[in-house]
Amino acid sequence: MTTEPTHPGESPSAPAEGEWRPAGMREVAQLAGVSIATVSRALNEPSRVSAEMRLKVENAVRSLGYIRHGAARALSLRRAHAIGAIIPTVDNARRADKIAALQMRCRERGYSLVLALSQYDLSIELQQCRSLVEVGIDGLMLEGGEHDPAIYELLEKRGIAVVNTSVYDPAAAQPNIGFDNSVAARRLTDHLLDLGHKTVGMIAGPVAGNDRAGGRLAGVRAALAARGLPLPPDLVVERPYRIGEGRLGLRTLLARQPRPTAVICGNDVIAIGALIEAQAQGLDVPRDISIAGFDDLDLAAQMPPGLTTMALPAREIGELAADHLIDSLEGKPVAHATEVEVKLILRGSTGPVPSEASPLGVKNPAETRERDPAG
Amino acid sequence: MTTEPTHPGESPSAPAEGEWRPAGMREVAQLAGVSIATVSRALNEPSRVSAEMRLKVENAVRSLGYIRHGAARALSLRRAHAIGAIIPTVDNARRADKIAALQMRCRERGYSLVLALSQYDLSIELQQCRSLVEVGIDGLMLEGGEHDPAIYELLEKRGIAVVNTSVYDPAAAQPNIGFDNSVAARRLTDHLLDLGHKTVGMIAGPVAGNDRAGGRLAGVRAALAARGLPLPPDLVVERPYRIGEGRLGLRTLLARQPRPTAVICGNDVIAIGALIEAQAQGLDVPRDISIAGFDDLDLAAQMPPGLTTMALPAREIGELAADHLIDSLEGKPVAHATEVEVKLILRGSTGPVPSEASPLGVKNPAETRERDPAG
DNA sequence: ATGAAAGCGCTAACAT
DNA sequence: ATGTTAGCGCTTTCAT
Repeated sequence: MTTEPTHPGESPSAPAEGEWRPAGMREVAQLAGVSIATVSRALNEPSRVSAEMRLKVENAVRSLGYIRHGAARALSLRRAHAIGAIIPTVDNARRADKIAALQMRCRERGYSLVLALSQYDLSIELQQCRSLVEVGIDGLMLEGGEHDPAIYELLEKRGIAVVNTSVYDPAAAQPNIGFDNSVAARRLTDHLLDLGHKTVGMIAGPVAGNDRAGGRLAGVRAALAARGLPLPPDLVVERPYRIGEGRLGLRTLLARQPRPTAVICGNDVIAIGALIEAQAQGLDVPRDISIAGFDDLDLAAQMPPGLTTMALPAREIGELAADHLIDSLEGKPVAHATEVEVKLILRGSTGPVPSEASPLGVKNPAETRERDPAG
Repeated sequence: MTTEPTHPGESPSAPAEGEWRPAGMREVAQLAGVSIATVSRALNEPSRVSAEMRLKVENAVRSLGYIRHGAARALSLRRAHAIGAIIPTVDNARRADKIAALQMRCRERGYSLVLALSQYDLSIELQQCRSLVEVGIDGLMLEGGEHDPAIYELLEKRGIAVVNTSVYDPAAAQPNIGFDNSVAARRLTDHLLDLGHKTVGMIAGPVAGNDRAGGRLAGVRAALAARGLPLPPDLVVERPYRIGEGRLGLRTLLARQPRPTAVICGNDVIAIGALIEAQAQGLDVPRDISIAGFDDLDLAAQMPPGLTTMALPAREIGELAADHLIDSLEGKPVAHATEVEVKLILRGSTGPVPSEASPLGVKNPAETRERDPAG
């Protein structure tokens, strides 16, 4: 297999029959009839080289299929041209957007993306950070603002740029790009409160080690408190970000007394679960219960009756994160904290509080498993 | 900021007041009172070093917070300990699983994951591949088996391992791990055919440059052909993998004559869209129309009436891909093609073909936007 | 504008 | 079992 030189003009360097070795700068220089330093310059600072040389080099590069050796470059430059990202999981569509945007922007600017997952575990996150440092990253994107301080120490000592994302806090020690989760949650809650709801429940995401989840919970609580309303522990459940867990969460809440007339969910995945569960229990959304989430997943718009949610500009955050990191590496000025806009998207899943007269009992759960054809 | 040595025992190397530089092997060797080679050995092949030395080195490493310099290591070893992955997008939950599994397995085995996106474009894929080669990957995971031949040439010349995933083809030139998309689609179609359906439509994913989408379409066609049934061009629409597009696709299909009684979708995202659209049009699924997909997303199980789908073991594929690549790098024997099991999951969205007498007309699309309370 | 040569931090012969 | 040393492929002073 490896013995056939199917390709033209590619290995003028291997005289004997030995293993073919990818062409290096030396070979390029030789073929172009210039010095190795000129090749380097022609590649990195074309302007500092005569047009003639540049052409010769370009041709040699092309005909040898030369590709720079990143590790050597990194070693010499003491800059890997790589950005790391540690995220809890990839399984959320909005986070996938963020990573995609980050990757594309990095690529555009000549950086590659090394990805690591923390699974919502701060100690795994630290480990992964060490690995990334070893690989040789110049900058690191983190999710949220709650991290092992050892991470910051490590990064600072080695001059690695860092940015926390999906949180916004001008007072934080680390640069960040995002929005204030608490404020966003408060706005969402206010919407419900404006509709007359007084008994509001929450299905939060797991709060431990997750300041975004914690912030949202705090925001809901604050909005209620501002109107003299309580958020009894009874009406807060914490569930992982999965549809089935959202269903479970709502089931729990529906069993509580007093039963909430509105439920705010830690994100849309949970909210979709809650919506499905409500409908499965024969409740009409929003007539019997209002449901809202965060993220504005595609599904939020499509799923009847439409899910009211806070839209979070994930792509934008990813892009901004890449720019922040790379700008800062290039010595350009960067904002310490950048706020992106969240948007309250009103859809059919939230409505006025039910009249007092409405029955609290759950209707026959089976009957709504199939849609009524409304004939 | 950088001037405060908040940390104990960390910079015995910087005598003057200058910039602190991360400790290298030299410093470790010095502190441990051994040679630099011993440090290297203690780190890489602990067994080849006396217990005493090992301990001294370990202590020095710890107290200096030493972290290996990956680029230097890669340069010397001519092995980057990095795996690349090029995927079309991350936005599919199953693909996210695959990437997560790949990443975790790589990490476990001492490799990092460099991620690149091709956006379903074969020429972008080639570009990204070049970038990855430049970064210095030892192995590459690709999605599907349809790629620019230049990719294979490039990789082969440089001795970079490659594996195609989510496809299975023992006859293919490149190693692969996955399943036969055509066979899977055929099985799914047979299920519908067994239920008596004769007019089957398909909402395929974009087929260009995507052999998985193409294979599934071919499988549906083959299953029909095997029973002497046609798949008229009229009943095939191609739509991007988004819920809204799935809705659109179904709308198109419902307008065709004869109208299909069963629709197979390129994946679950499209299928969910189709399901939502069917219900929005007042159709009962599966009484009026059967719908099936691929992937077995969480949502497939949760969304009433439950989506019949082919479950694809994405995590397993990701894990196997990591193992295949790394095993092969380590000189271990690896299978050229590995087949993973897909599983037909029967749920409520597929059922017997409607009786001939059923009306073909579409009911009022508006009325079912809100659920009938079935009171 | 171009070339020669000294490293970047590590590993792996090759000594001892 | 441990130490010495020559590169790995590139960038970058420093000469010219």
